[in-house]
Amino acid sequence: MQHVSQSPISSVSSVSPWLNSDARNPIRLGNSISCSIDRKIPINAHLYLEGELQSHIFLVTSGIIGTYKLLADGRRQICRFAYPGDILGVDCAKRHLNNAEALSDSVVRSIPVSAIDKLIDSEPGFGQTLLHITAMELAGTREQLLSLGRKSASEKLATFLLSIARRSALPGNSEVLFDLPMKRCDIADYLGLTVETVSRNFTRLKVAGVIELLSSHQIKIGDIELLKALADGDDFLRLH
Amino acid sequence: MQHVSQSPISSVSSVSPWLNSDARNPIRLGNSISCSIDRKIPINAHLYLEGELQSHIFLVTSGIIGTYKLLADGRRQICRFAYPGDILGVDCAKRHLNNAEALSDSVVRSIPVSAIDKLIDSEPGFGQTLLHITAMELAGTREQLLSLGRKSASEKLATFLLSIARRSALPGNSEVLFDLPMKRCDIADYLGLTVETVSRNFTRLKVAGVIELLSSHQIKIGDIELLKALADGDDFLRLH
DNA sequence: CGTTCTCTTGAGATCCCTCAACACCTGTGG
DNA sequence: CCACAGGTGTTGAGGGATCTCAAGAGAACG
Repeated sequence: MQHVSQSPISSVSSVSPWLNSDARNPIRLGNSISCSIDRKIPINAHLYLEGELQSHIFLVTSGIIGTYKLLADGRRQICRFAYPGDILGVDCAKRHLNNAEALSDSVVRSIPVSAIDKLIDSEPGFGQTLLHITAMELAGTREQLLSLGRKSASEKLATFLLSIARRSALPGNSEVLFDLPMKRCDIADYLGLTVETVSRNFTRLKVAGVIELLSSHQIKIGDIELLKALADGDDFLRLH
Repeated sequence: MQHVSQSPISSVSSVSPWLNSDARNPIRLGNSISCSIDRKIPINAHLYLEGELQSHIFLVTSGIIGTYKLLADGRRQICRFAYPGDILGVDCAKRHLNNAEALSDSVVRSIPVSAIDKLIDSEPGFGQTLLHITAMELAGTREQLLSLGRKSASEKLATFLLSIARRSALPGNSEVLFDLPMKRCDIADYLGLTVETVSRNFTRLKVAGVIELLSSHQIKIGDIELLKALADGDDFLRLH
């Protein structure tokens, strides 16, 4: 591993429109589309499989959709947990390059790619919004690279819990109390671990008082500062 | 880990323009820009650092640029090796979310983001090209997630060598003979391994006859089918 | 109240990491 | 021409984090 060794080339510039295109509320994207259809996806059903022609883009309305890739022998890597408000399938390839499966009973709005084409041409700023959504997803995926490549199991789990807390805090409980809708094996396949290791690290966080498990799928953060320290790899705070 | 359990929702659609926007030759993007500047970046110099305001987009002209993220204690994850023709910095955030460093003496064309804005407005199809570039990078990053999360050290190295071979085959040698411009520690930080493990697995591939090391930075693939099998995790072919 | 799925816990094995030494290469200077 | 130093790459020995295999506890559901 290496460290920063030389000062960079840089200069300040004015704020750029495409850097800040309005993608704060992606739901808007769905609402502006006339030919969209809401569709119920029961748990374990697939939205699409790798290799299929890409016909729609999906906006998650409720539930959780997982996108994942498989190796020949069945090893699975979950790339992303898509929550309500998230967009799936802006992949710019004729065929899907991964699989998408409902990890809980879900509803998605499916938008034909032909409609996307029309919107790009007709609605100014729409293309920028798509670009922004895609770039944000790329940033999140890079964050996950760091987790998978360089963090220990407990650091991975702490990082994961914080990201889920941020996205799914129950109203009035400000990121401290939240649901964990996916199964342990899904978490394991997201973090590049086994179910057993995930479970053991939940227990470690619990006995250390960092989190409480109200049930196995409902979490209350006991010490969020400690959790953040663990996620960032401040090892001197490591649990024993 | 889980397997596909239910048939997906899908339908065939006609080919969509934005799915296939012309990004085959991204160099075109650079040439069409009037206010771009070529800049030499010596090895170990940084193009930008995490947290800096994003002022330019970069097109790599020669050399190799690595983008990476760091943890507080110095652990490093390289996200990408950018080769000539590759675009850096379409991140859609005011500030850079990672670092970019020249891993060999390099030349980049830097394009102010203000120019990008103008091009998006003025040149039809430019926005789609940017979207396509970003989506392709996302697809590659997901592929790397699979590698980092679910592949063994030897599978990771085989996968990496194949991807580099595809991109940098010397003319007339069709992907079998190629240079490996980055250092072993860069490969390690890209694959989520240590230098020692990378080196050991180079040796394993060498003694098994899968590759030849003409020098430590010049590779000749001896058995590309075996290398592909190793990369995909066909474990029954595993080296002993 | 069984059945099945999920989650947890334990014991042993294994892959990869850590620490250490050495080999190789390049440039510098004597 | 050789000595030396620093960066890089390879190899070895031992340890530890995570995996594998196995069993049992808990939860959901008919």
